[in-house]
Amino acid sequence: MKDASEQKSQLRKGLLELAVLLVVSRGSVYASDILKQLKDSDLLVVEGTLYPLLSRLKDDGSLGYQWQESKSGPPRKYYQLTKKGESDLSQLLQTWTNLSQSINSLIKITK
Amino acid sequence: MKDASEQKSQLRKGLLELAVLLVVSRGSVYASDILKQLKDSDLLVVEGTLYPLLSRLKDDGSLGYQWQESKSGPPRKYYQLTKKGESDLSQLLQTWTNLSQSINSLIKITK
DNA sequence: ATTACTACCTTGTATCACAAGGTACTAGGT
DNA sequence: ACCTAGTACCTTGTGATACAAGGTAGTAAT
Repeated sequence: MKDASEQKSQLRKGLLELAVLLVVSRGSVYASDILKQLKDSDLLVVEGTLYPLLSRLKDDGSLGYQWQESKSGPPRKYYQLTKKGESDLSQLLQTWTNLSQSINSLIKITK
Repeated sequence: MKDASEQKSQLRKGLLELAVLLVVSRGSVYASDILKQLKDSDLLVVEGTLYPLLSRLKDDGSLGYQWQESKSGPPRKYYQLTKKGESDLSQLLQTWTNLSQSINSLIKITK
């Protein structure tokens, strides 16, 4: 283990998909909105991570999008959850709950 | 997203190091002990994942070990936390707590 | 036409979980 | 002495993915 930031990065792996689906589930958003909301939740993500992830979720059929013009720059891609995305999110939430409880039970025994 | 097992695997990435350190922190154990305890906590890990992880933790100075003979087979490597390992674990626990709260706060807002 | 800002995307690298396969020690039966 | 079964350790190869760095292109104001 080298330092705190690497540690955080490792622990975060795999959670980003859940976090992004949660953000999108609140309403139509484009990439910068997502980055901002994740930052507000202390789940910092960078562009190089987010864009490929959004593409994967779109290819999987979990997300859809429409282009929308902006008054202050180039057009934006606004994403929404599809039916499949809603179902995926609900499964991920279940998985998250189980995993979280597993870790917390290990912590309790340790204490 | 393809299926539930892949989903689970993705979400679990990065948590295994924390889980293993937690198990070892309870006392001297060898690989099969760790596998069994993680299985009991529904955090299934396979040998091909655990052995490289133990080697990494040893190389990082977080774990130490001694060989110990067994009456029922080849000798075993018993692992313990080093001082550094204890410090790493405590940092990881802090990171876990923060991350967990971040995700849970996103969930609450969504609901 | 240059600069600044915004927004989308790609490439290359390092890391890691896992499947599959391999080595080696002990014990018990033949 | 020779198998077979059980246990325990480890390595190799593959696919996935978070991230840094760099690239393209639209709008708007000087």
